[in-house]
Amino acid sequence: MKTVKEGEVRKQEILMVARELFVTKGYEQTSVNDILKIVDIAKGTFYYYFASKEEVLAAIILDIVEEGAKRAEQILKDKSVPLINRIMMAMMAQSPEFEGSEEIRDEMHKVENAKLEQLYTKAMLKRMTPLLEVAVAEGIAADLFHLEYPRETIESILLLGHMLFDCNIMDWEMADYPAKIRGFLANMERMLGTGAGELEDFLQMFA
Amino acid sequence: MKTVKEGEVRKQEILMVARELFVTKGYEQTSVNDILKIVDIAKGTFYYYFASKEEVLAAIILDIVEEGAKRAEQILKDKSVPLINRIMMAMMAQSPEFEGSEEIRDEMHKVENAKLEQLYTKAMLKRMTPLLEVAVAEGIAADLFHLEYPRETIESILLLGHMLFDCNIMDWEMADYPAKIRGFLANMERMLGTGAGELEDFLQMFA
DNA sequence: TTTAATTATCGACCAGCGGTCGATAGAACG
DNA sequence: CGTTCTATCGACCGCTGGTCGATAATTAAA
Repeated sequence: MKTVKEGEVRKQEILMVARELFVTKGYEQTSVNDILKIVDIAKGTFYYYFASKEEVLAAIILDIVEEGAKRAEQILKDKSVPLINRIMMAMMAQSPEFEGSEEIRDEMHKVENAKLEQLYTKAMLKRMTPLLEVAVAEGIAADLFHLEYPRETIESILLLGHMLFDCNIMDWEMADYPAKIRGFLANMERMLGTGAGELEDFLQMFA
Repeated sequence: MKTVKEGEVRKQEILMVARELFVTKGYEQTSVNDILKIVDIAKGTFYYYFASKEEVLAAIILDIVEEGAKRAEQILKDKSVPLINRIMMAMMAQSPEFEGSEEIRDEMHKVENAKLEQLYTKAMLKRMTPLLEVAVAEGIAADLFHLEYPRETIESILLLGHMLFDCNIMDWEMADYPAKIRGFLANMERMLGTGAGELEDFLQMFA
């Protein structure tokens, strides 16, 4: 039985299913056959659209990063909100899994997903740094921030936030989190050169 | 033909060969058969000593991290050297590949090695944070550093240093490096609460 | 309307993977 | 000398990511 669809439609079907599986089961743990079964196509069809399983991963990561960036852009451009709030919200609007179920979030960042994780981190930094650099420049102009290396600093803050709180790389007890969050915010204040305590309000945002 | 050796010897042989291969070719790209060929043993012998290929990886990472920690301990205890220098040197004494050829270093941190990389980062942080926490406490006592969250801060500095300069996660042009290093040192100064410019001397150390 | 060309789909097939297991050789001990 | 225990062997297994030639469906040309 042969069900023919227009190319782009099939491609999106495959991407959708693969994304769901990669995120829930892990990239390595998802076989091409798993995808085939759900999309209900033959192997040849899969490889007609993608050169490899890894190419699918790359496309998915690009999508995820792009969605996060779009959310960030929306948040950042609303100048009725205080700048610091916009920046914090833009950062937290990454890791789209946060919105969905906790389970998915937990599954996404596993040892088995090291490849997905690493590619995501790389792509996210590349896409988000310029966006937040503009925001930081705005803060410098408004005399809110005082720093010499805005690009390098926002890059570091993004990386830290992601590695500490989104990746599962740190295996902390629940009880450690308050100190970790406080520490992160304190260092963020220092790096941006805001007044100390400027970010204290965001403590509860992490709950 | 059967060559019998004492258990521990065989185990070390396997670890040595596997480490060389994992670091040069990548973990995923190295098959168990590749290891078998070089050690010149049968598959059964490999699985007599290790439950899985991944268990070998875990053991190797533990070794690498432990070696780095030992070097750091040596460096940190020599109180004739200024504290800041000791801390910087201890950090740079990680990534053992730095000592060896540049090629090996470049190969180690590749996309294909995401798993190795992630496990290494995790283990390194766990092992190194307490060591440097002591050093930071020394700095606070000596009125050199001024900060509220020493543990969280040194954890972040270690993580940043590793992610920015050891991992290949950032694909920077050669020309970007001076700014990246300056930015990192500036943020390190701020996080530790030293006088600005205190770390400038270490710029050339990165060359 | 028939033919030709193009696009999308199929699934048998492949080499190689990580991992299992029963057989057995060699050393150690009584 | 026989037994026991440890270390070694390699054939075998299910499954993986990936290939490829055949062919069905669709579109374009005659």
